Amino acid sequence: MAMRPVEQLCEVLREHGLKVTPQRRLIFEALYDGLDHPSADDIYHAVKGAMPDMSLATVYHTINDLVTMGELVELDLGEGKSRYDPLTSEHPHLVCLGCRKVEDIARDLDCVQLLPEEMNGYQVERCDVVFYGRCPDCQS
Amino acid sequence: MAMRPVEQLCEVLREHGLKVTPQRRLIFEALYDGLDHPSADDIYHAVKGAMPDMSLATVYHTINDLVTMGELVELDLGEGKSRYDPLTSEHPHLVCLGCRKVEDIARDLDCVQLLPEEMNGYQVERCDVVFYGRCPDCQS
DNA sequence: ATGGGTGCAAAAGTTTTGCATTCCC
DNA sequence: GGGAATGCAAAACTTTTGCACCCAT
Repeated sequence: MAMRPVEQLCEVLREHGLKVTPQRRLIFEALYDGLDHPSADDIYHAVKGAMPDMSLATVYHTINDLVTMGELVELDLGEGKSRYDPLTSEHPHLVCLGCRKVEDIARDLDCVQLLPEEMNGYQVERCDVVFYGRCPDCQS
Repeated sequence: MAMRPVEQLCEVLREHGLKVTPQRRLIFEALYDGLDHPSADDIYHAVKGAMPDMSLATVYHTINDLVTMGELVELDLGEGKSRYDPLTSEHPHLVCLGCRKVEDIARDLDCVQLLPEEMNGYQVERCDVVFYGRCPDCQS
């Protein structure tokens, strides 16, 4: 049986010489339980109930560490703030322009590939694909 | 012979009942001359030389109007600020993770398409595709 | 003349940072 | 014990907004 995601993240922290604190555990749980592509503030509020002293700065520190370690993906969906996705394998997103809900598309868009002559000598590392539209509830 | 881009934009302003001011003309010229996928602040500084009293608020007002009218595309490239592209037809971008230079890829990625069963009932309006990598100068 | 535009300053919102205290290892 | 993490507050940044004055139509 696989290790729970929260324990996996704790393990990654230790491997990087970082410490496992109750705050970080709570943030990990929030990321994997109940929150859907949350912003930093979403995570903060979700965790605040269980630990009222939690600081927003701690949330930012923790998610920035996770992003640096490759355990969390930062999404920039044109909202003036970042949202975060614990599903780190490259996949497209579908965003509702009405309610701002975000769906993961579970497919490799491997047809999305630059031709050699389009790359201008760049070494391409990754590709973000975001579809924007209206979900069934937001089609007026 | 085609109308100059700046004059085209002035015409669009008039069609929408908006006024053509020297400030807006300068901003239009900056968008089409010399600036490459600029941020609001980039535009502000480029225009400041010719018109020292120019306000950053005017830049924001103008580019927001252009975006609303569909004459300018707002790009969110994970920098904590928006950049703008006067090339409004849908096309991918290639961003250097080192120097943050942005290249337009002149191709329709029409293979980037959701399957009906992936759309969850959404009406899809558009798709943003951004490649991230390192340009020749930034490969260490 | 009139309604929109401009410039300035303040405000709002997100993210980062400095620092003293706390706590994991 | 030591070095990192936390919480708080302040700061940094981008973007928006309120308002008095100005200007394109």
